[in-house]
Amino acid sequence: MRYPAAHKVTTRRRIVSAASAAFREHGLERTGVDEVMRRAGLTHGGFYAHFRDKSELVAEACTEAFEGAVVNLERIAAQPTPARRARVLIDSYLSRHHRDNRGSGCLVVAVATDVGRLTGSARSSYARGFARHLERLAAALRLSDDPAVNRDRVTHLMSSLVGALLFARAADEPARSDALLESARRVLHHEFCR
Amino acid sequence: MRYPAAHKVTTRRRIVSAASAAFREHGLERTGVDEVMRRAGLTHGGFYAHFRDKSELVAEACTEAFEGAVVNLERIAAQPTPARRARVLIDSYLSRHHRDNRGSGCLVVAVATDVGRLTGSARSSYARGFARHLERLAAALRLSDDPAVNRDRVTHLMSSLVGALLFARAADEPARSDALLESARRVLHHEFCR
DNA sequence: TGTACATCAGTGAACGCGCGTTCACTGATGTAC
DNA sequence: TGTACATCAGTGAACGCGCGTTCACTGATGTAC
Repeated sequence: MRYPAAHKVTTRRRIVSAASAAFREHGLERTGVDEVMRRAGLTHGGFYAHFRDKSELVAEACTEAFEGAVVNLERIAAQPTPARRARVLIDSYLSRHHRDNRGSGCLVVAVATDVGRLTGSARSSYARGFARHLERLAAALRLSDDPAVNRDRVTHLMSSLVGALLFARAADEPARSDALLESARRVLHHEFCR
Repeated sequence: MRYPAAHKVTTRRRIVSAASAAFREHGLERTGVDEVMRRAGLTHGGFYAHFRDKSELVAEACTEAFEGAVVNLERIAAQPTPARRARVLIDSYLSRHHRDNRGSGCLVVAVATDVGRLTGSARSSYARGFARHLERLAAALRLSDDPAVNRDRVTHLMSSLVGALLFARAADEPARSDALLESARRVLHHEFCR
């Protein structure tokens, strides 16, 4: 079945999108090539017509996931004060919706421990995507006029969010998980929202 | 080769210890039963004379790892002021030594994403261990006279530490990783050490 | 315009490997006589 | 006290399964004539 020239590009993009969600849902290592292809409506054998190996897919899917977060950053940047901008980030990041919907959520939390075991281009792709994300987040939040202070505080805010969401996702009782989210929101509001 | 009655108990403890380190080094899922047994000086087949399945080992190894952290808590509690106590925790947790020595380090960081996929007794063992660890940490740090405030702030400190260490371990360049550790220490000193 | 051929995205069986788990067997030592 | 037997922690081969990767094949469509 020969397809028009653009078809292969479209398919490749669909695979990367499927992978980006699947990796965030189940992690990099627990997500198989066959599951990604199934989500993209294909069979696993065709994978290697598009990618050299799984590592290449990981690299591209991570880049895409970071790019996909830019929309949220624009919503944050639109707020008039640092306190308001921080609040929008904190409340959406530590929402029950984000805790329960991994596939459309933050890549950093999802692959937190997998990333340390990446090698080659997958590793550097992730590192570059993460560094760029922190820069964009700093530019969106504008918590301080001093760029160095802003960067430090934004990185700190991000690690607090990641840690808190991990705790909430690891809790075994829903009430305990909700309480962890609420506690983290409370402390971070106090620290970042006046 | 029949052994004295106490032998089996000793061996079982050795397996749990080996697992506790191996799980922290490579994560719960990437650590195989055969590697744990090799570290304990045995062959993989004998594993099931000691444990019903890998899940039972995970439950016990997590409990042991949390218990093993109590020594550090005592060192923290011995400091005279909240600022000093926080500083001891922050500086040891965000040290290069802790970043580079996973096997003897914090379980929470090591299994951060694995834990969400645990089921049954392994899941509840981890959750109970973690909750108890947070309580003990709160009792050791004594950051506020108000118990609710203390608990909130300690949990927040812990999530910041976990997030920051994950970032440092995920960085691909050593200089970048060092900078992340230093940045986190700086902000947390400012927040918790006067 | 119609026909034969070439292309190549996608299919599905197969392979090798790692891992959790099972099981028949071993052999040193405690125990019964 | 000496001997035969029972025990059982530990061994190592084997099995089933999932997963990354390979490969011979398919068949619809673009292209050359």
